[in-house]
Amino acid sequence: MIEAFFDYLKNFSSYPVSEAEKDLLKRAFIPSKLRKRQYLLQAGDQCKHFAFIVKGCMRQYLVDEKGVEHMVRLGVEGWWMGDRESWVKVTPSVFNIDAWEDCQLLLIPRQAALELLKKVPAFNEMTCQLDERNNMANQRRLTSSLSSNAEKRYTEFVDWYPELVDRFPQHIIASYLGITKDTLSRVKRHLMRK
Amino acid sequence: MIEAFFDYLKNFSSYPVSEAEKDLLKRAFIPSKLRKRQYLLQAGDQCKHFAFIVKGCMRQYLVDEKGVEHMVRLGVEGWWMGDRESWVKVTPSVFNIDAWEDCQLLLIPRQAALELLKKVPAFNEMTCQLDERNNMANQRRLTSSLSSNAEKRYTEFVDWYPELVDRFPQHIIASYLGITKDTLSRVKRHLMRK
DNA sequence: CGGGCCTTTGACTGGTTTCAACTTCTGTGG
DNA sequence: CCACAGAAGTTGAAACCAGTCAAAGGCCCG
Repeated sequence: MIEAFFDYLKNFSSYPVSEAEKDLLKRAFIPSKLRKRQYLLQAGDQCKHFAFIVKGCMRQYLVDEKGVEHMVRLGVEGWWMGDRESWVKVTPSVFNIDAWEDCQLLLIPRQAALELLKKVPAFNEMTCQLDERNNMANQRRLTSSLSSNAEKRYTEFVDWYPELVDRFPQHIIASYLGITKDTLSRVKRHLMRK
Repeated sequence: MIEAFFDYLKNFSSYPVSEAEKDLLKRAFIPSKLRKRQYLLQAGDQCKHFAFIVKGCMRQYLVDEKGVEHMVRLGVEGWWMGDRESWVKVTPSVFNIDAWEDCQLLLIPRQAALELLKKVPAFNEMTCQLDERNNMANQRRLTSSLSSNAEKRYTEFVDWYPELVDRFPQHIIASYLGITKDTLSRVKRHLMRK
């Protein structure tokens, strides 16, 4: 299972990964499974692990005062899930993260990650690059949500993340886009007619 | 002028900064001034420098097909301005960055920054922390823009960035929040009545 | 004093939400 | 194998929030 992660690491890093380093990585990660609807993180808890998704898909969301869920992030194979803010600042998270399909995960505990950052250059580089990507993705999404209407946001989403479109039901994607399922349904009908 | 940056660096980094390192930093940064309304970066150009604001305030914004400006980021003393995506990927930027007040800046060219990352641990640590902060701030803003209405977004903005409120006119802040100046004016009136 | 820039306000418009009803689909247990 | 409940998607009508446009007034500065 860890092999999936080694493959992934290769794509991110210019540093070669020695056998000794692979061994370190292998021992740091905790292989784990999550059934559909099970939590990786619940609001109020601290984010103690980041999860690399080997198989399955997950969602990170916020529940507001009215009990409505707002999708903050969606992830599939080869993506990371976790709440950075809670992780970095060691504070309770405001988000929930759960499995949308049955999942195979590689969990990395906070302490282990901090050590890997120092000891494995490739891991360090990967982390920095992920941060950067994350920043850019958030930037784009923010720009989109501030300056585009529902239809444009949806078509942008399909362009950027085709791999997510068929993995989640429409009401989840609608929530991710900041619109209601009803509106998304109408938007899709409108696009069909073209 | 560089002293302002040394002070700043102290707050971010657990590493001490030697005199030799200070010397490296001093030579890497280019002190610079910008008059109100002058550009640091124009859409279509590549972001070749990041700017540390010693004095003044700046804005980063996108101009859409209709010619409307959308504020993406605002900054005052002690903040960094630049387009990460253009900087990292060495591609033309879609954003404009200009001075809203007369500014004193410390510019760091891309190449110099890459070297400092390797040679000055404190600088490296600062960069990572800034990335993290940036991530978290974007996350919060995104969450806010997806799940809150105009009034709540404004009150959150005032809570999070009191230092920005009096530095920019209302139509700029409105744009930053993704609403129009008219709506912001009405929101403020409504809040006054409470 | 005049011109820019900014804010406020009203009337109107329009995109989105809300709510509820109805349909389809799927998985589960009898 | 069917019945049924739960989850998901569609659709229409009404309500609402925010955008648009235009006019008017305040303020600062040359």
